[in-house]
Amino acid sequence: MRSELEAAVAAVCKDLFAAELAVELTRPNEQFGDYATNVALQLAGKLGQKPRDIAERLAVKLRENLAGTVAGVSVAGPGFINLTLRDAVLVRALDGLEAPKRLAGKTYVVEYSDPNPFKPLHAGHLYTTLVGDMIARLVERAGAKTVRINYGGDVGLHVGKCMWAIIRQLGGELPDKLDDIPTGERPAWLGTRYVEGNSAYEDDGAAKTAIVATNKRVYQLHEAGDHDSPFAQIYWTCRQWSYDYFKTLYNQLQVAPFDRFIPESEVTPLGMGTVQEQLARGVYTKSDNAVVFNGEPHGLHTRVFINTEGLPTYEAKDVGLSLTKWRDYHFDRSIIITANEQEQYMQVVIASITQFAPEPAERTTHLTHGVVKLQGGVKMSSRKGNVVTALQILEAAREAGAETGRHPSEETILAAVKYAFAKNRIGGDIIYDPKESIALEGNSGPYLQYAHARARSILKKAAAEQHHTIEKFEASERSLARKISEFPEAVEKATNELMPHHICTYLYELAQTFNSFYERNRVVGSDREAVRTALVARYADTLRDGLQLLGIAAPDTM
RNA sequence: GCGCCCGUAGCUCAGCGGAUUAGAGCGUCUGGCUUCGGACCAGAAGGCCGGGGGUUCGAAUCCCUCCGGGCGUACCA
Repeated sequence: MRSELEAAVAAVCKDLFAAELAVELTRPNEQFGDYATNVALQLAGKLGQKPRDIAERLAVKLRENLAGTVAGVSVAGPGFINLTLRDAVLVRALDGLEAPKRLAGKTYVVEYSDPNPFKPLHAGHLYTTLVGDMIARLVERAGAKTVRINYGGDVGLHVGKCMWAIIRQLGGELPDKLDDIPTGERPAWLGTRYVEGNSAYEDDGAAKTAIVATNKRVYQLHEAGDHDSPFAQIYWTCRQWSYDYFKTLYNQLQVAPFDRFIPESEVTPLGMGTVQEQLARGVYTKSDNAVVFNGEPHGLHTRVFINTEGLPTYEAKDVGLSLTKWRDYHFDRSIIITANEQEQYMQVVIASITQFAPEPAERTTHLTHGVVKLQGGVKMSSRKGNVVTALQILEAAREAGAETGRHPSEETILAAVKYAFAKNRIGGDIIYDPKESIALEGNSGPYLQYAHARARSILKKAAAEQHHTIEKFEASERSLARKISEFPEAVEKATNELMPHHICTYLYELAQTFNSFYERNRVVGSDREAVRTALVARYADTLRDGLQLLGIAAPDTM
């Protein structure tokens, strides 16, 4: 509907003023109309005429050309043109609430979550897991072939720390002893080892040396393809524990499964090889015995890609990762979601890739988010400062749920956390308030779930949905209809910007519009039951559809 | 020091070039409702949109500057 109207307005501009404009209709306040355009203001400057005069002339022509679809065209304020749809046209819009598949035929690679094996997940991982899932759903909905990628560090210093502590705990390189640890306790056991390794690294010089050596052994193990030595057995077993645990967690979170887990070790050779190759061609340079990319000419920092030990840093691995994605998927767009502390880091990596593989570099979008904090703070893990873990967030939501006395279901707990993360624009810090998130009143996931369940309950009581031929809406019916009809636009906006919060804003407004309608209109048993039942059904479907884009369940009862 | 991001009601946030009154939620205050699941609805109070300058017919929205905060700034990721 919208794009048809935009085309019509553009055509009139061309007819009357020979002006080629990209017309974008906006949604004005309801009192003004259904759509608005400011083309007259834009034209005023070019033509040197009064905007209102231009608007009036355009309006006359629009009334003529759009007589079938538009009930009214008005000029307002400094020169806005407002269009009001015919009710019958609005009704038709409700039958086609699918957003256009603008990404059909495209391939989108979306990388998010990115937890490191051997390390506990923190709140930031939970955030990208959930929000990344939403973004993937959005582009998938728009028709893109969507590849969900999970990248994680199975090599690197943190692994060295953990491996060192594991071996110490086992009393030597004794892989068989790992069998004694019960399956359910393995993630926590590994977590404890990581903390121990981390402390030792910081506090104990001898341990630090040993950990660095252990780290190196992990790299060598990969180079040699070693799966048999006791050291290797421990490594591969514990790595598998981590991946098993991730999958369990994702399952619990009810996010779409990842298409591919890419461990750092897998992309390291390609990254190393590429950096060395491009070192020869002068893209990278040697400095203080390390291989660096000189970012200064690009207004960026200089960063190390291969360190003086000859080991690849994360930069080189990321080069390997980018090229792996490009080689395997030939993506139209590659989206990466990480914490914002990596923003400039990523710019350096991408700038370097631009020098020898411009296509994948240009097609990469890096989205970053801030720190996830708990409202009121948490008892901090003594050692590491202010890091909140993923489990702490989930636990806080459950506790807040229990405190309400309502015994919210797991679906509702998840809705609370997901919606709380989703409702803010991606970028800034997130202050997670468990109480607010679980509340049934206010802008929360559970509120929308409840709104949906209530609508379903009405429909159960109503006569079967009848086919309606509406000539005229009553005012509050029309408001609801109009709001429902905005759904595809909200989805498109969220998709274009890769910002799921637009879905939240829309759904919440939709629920408010509905509640207002519901307050003053009887549905079941009214003489307009057919019309209203149809509206309630569309409303409930739209809510469920929108929540689904956020990965939030919409049960019929709760 | 330099670079990037942020600063909107008491709190958490939308809005990011347009409409007399800058919007929500929570909190506060008034009303309504034994309701098709009132956990809602109607309304009030509360903001020189960090300060100052500029561009524009029009700026919370763009540019400059200052103040305040976060992050980054070579071998962590």
